[in-house]
Amino acid sequence: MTGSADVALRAGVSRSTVSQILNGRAHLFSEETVAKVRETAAVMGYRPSLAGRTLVRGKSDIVITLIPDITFGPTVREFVDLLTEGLAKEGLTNLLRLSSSDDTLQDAVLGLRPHSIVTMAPLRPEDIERLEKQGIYVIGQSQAFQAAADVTIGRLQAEHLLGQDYKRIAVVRPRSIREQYSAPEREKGVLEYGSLHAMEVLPTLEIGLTSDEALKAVGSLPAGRIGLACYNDEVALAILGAALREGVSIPAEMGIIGVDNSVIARASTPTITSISMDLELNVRELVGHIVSGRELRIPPEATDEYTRGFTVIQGDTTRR
Amino acid sequence: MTGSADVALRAGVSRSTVSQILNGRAHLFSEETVAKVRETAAVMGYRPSLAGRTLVRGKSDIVITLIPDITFGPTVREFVDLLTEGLAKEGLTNLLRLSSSDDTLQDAVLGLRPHSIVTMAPLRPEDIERLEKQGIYVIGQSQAFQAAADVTIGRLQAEHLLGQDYKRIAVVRPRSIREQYSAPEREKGVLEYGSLHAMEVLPTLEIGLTSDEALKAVGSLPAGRIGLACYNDEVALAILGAALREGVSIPAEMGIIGVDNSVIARASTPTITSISMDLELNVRELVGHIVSGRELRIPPEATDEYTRGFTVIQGDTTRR
DNA sequence: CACCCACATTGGCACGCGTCAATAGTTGTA
DNA sequence: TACAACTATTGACGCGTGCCAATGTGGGTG
Repeated sequence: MTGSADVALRAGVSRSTVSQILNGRAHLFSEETVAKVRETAAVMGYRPSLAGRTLVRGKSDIVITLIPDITFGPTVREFVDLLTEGLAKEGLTNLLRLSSSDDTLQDAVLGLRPHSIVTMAPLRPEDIERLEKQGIYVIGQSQAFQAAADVTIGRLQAEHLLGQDYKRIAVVRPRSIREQYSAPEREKGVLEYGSLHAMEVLPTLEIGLTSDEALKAVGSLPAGRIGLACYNDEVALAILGAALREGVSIPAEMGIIGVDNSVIARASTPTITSISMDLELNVRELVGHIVSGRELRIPPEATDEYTRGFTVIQGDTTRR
Repeated sequence: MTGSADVALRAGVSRSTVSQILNGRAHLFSEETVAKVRETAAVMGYRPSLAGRTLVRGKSDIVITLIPDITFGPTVREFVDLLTEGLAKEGLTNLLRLSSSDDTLQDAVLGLRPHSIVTMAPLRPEDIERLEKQGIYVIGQSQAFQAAADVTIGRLQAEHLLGQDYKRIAVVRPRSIREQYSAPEREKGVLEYGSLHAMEVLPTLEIGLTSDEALKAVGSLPAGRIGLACYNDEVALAILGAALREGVSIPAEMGIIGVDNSVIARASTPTITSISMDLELNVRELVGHIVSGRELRIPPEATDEYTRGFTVIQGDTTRR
C-alpha cells in the first residue's frame, strides 16, 4: 500500500513535505514542489492512512450512522443519502452500521474513534451516557423526541380521518418485532386525538403481514363506515387488498391511511393516503450540529417545532 | 478516551500484559492476572483504538459493503444483516457505504485500509483493478455473474408463466434510474426463454411507479389471456391494482409474477407470485471467501451453479 | 550449591501520519 | 563583512497498538 514515504521518495522530497502539502500548508512551499508532489501522489493513487491520521489527531473523520432494526425504506434511504452528502462537503465520511438488538455490535465501532455517532433510533439514556463518557459525540433523536414525532404521526392520522368524516376508527399495527419502536407511540397519538374529539376508537388490530391475516382482520371489523390508521404503507396495503377482496367499498365504507408515502402508496390502485416527512429540513440542521459539535438536545417544550414537516398526502383510500 | 495504558495502570500491570491478554495470548499469564485485567478493562469500558491496531497490522478488521443506488429492499437488508452477523463471528466489522454514482465517495473509504470491500453492485473492471493494486481485496458479484443471475431470474419468470399456460407474455419494468442495473438482463432472460419456446412476447412496458401509469399500461394491453413478468414486486403491485380496478380477472385473464418475494407479495390480496433467493447460502459462502482471502472469481462456465437458489413462490396472481 | 527450564511478565520497536521546532539557503540592510 | 529577515525544506517526536525478544522468578534436578 502506498504511503506518504513512497510518494516523497518518488517526488524527491521529504515525507514531511508531502504531508504538509497535502494538508493545507501548500502555501509554504514553492509552486514547483507543490505541483510535483500533487502530481506524484495522484499518479501513485496515494490515500493517507486513516489509522495514522487518527492516531496523531485523536479522532477520525468518520461519522457512524446507526440504522436500527426497522424497515430501511425509501424515506430513510433518502435521509441517509442526504446526510452522507452533507457530511462529505464538510470533510466527514459517513458510514452505516446496521444495529440489531445486539448491544455489542455498537461497541465494535467505538474502536474507530468516530467523530460522532448519529442514531436513527432512540438509544437508551444509559447507552448515550456511556458513549459520551468515552468522548464520542452522540447525535440523534432522543427517545423523547422520537416519541413526540410518533405521537404526532398518530395524531395526524386521526385528524385526517376525522376530517374525512370517519368518526369510528381503529389502529392497525404489524406484529413484526422490527416495528415495535414506534408502534405504541403512534397508537397513543391516535387514541389521544380520538378521545379528545369524541371519536369511537375500536380495539387495535395486530396483524402479520400476509394476505390471510389481513383478510381475517378485515373480517373481524363491524359493519359501518370506519377509518383505519395503519402503522405504515405495507400494513395499509395488506388491509386495502383484503378489503377489496371482501367487497368493502373504499373509501365509502372504509378509509385507510398509511405512513411513509412510499412507492407502495403511490403505485397501488387505489392510491393510499399516507404521511410524508420533510427530510431535507432535518438533514441540513443535523449536519450543522454535527460539524459545530454543538449539543442537539431538543427541549421537551420545543418538540412541537421538530415534529413539523409531516404532511398528509391525500390518496384515494380516504374520502369524505 | 481510555487506552490500554490506563487499563494497565489501574490493573497494576504493564501495558504489554494488557495487550497480550486481550489478544488471544491469555494462556501465557496467570489466571489471577488475566481475571484482573479483563475485569478492569470491562469496568473502564476499554475499546482498543482501531487506529493503533491497524497501524501495526497494516490492515484493519473492517469490511466495507458498498450499497449501490438501488432500492434497499427487505431482501438486500436481510442479506446485509446476515453478512454482518457472519463477519462478526470471524472478528470482522462490517460497515456500509451508500455509493452513489460519485467515484470519489468510494475512495474516501480507502484510508480505512479495509480488510476487504464487498460490492452489492458490479464494479467496473478498471475500478476493481485500481482497488486491488492498492492491496484491497475486492469481493463481489462480477458484472458477468450479476448478469447471469438476472438472466436466470427472467428465464424463471417466463418458464413459470408458460408452465401456468400463459403463452403470450410481456415484460414490465420501472422507469426509475435506480433499477437500470438489472432490468435489461432480466428482460433478456424472458425474451430468450420466450423465443426458445415459441411464446408470443409483446413489447416491453416501461412504467413510472404510480397508479395512473399502471392504469395506462394495463389499458394498453390487447385483450386475451396474458402473462406479465414484472421487474419486482412493486411493479407487480402497481399492475395488479390497476388490473383489478379495470375489471381484469386475475389470474384467469392476466397472470402476474414479480421478483423479491417481499412483504408486498405476501401481504397484498391476492398474493403475488414472486421469486425468492436463498440468501443464507450465498452469505455463508461469501463470508468464507472473505475470511480465507481466496479469490471469488466465478468462472463463466460455473455461473449456473451460482444462479441456483432462486425459487418461484406461488401466489394467487398466476394460475393455470 | 550451581545449573537449567518452564513460567510470568515487561521493555522496546515499528506501523504511517501531522505538526512544529530546527536547519539550510537566499536576499536585504547597516 | 556581519547580521537580520525572510523562504524553502527537513528532522524528530508522539499518537496507541501488537508482538517479539529480553528479563525476572521460582522450582526442580544433578
